[in-house]
Amino acid sequence: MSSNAENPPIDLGGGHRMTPQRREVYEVLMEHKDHPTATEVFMRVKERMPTISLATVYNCLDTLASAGVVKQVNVDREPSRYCGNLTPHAHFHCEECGTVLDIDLKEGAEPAKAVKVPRGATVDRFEVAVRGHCPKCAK
Amino acid sequence: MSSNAENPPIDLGGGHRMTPQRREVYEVLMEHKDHPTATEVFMRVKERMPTISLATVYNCLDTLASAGVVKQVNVDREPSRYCGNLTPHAHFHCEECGTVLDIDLKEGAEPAKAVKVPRGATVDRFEVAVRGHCPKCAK
DNA sequence: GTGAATGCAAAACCTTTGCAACTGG
DNA sequence: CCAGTTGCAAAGGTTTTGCATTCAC
Repeated sequence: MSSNAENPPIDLGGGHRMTPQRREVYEVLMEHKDHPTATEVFMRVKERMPTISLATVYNCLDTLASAGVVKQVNVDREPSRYCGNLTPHAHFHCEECGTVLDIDLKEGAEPAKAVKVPRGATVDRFEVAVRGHCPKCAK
Repeated sequence: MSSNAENPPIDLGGGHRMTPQRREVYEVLMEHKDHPTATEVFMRVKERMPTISLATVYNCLDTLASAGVVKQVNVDREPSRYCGNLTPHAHFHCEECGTVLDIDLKEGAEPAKAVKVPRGATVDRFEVAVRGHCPKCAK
């Protein structure tokens, strides 16, 4: 048996191996619904795997993101954040507390149709970001 | 006479002064329709004002952006870019050559209505970014 | 005159990289 | 077995900061 409910098989492709470190990083992203930074992931993983290094966390996150099993979320110049939510969605960024929330696209919303893409250009992906104050901070 | 066609008055607000450095940085952003990075602005300004420092360019760009007369454009983890186009628009980023192009929003497009903003949250601004290959690179 | 801005260098910061030791398939 | 991965430390690149000097208003 090469996997179970706790250790599901994850195909990283490209000859990449599923190491304990990568599995832990992945697990942390699945457990936490927030959008942790690499350092936050590092601290969390370190509790269970004290020998892991920050560089390895960066490498794991990069591998997982390249494999398409997690997403990297960039907010301005702040440290990159990572999430395991692969469904199409936008991000809300609170300018006061820094929290990043997933926000769904409304049914039928077609971001691609809202902009005049240059003639001849090809589109790979869209990103919609909203800045403001989250419910907690808006009070 | 405190200004002319070449040196238009620009109110930076907040007791900020219009220095020659800030004026040059601003002029460069208005002349170039592309989206230069701080280093590119630095090199361009340096031709006319050889004593300016990179730190000052960063400070000027920050002041101008805070005053709302230019906009900072962030593309993933790449160096920040700056533009003088203040009209509402989105950005197209070429994944091959790195170029950033302004793209207009289609008439009647309401990005704010395409997402389900969390109840109780306030919205300050929207950002729409498109990744892909520009007309030149797509060929 | 005076508080703000410049220029320089050094620091801060996030992230990547080089490399020897190790390990998953 | 052996290419791929780890962990450490050191480097990398962008942006910020401390401070004395200079300047705009």
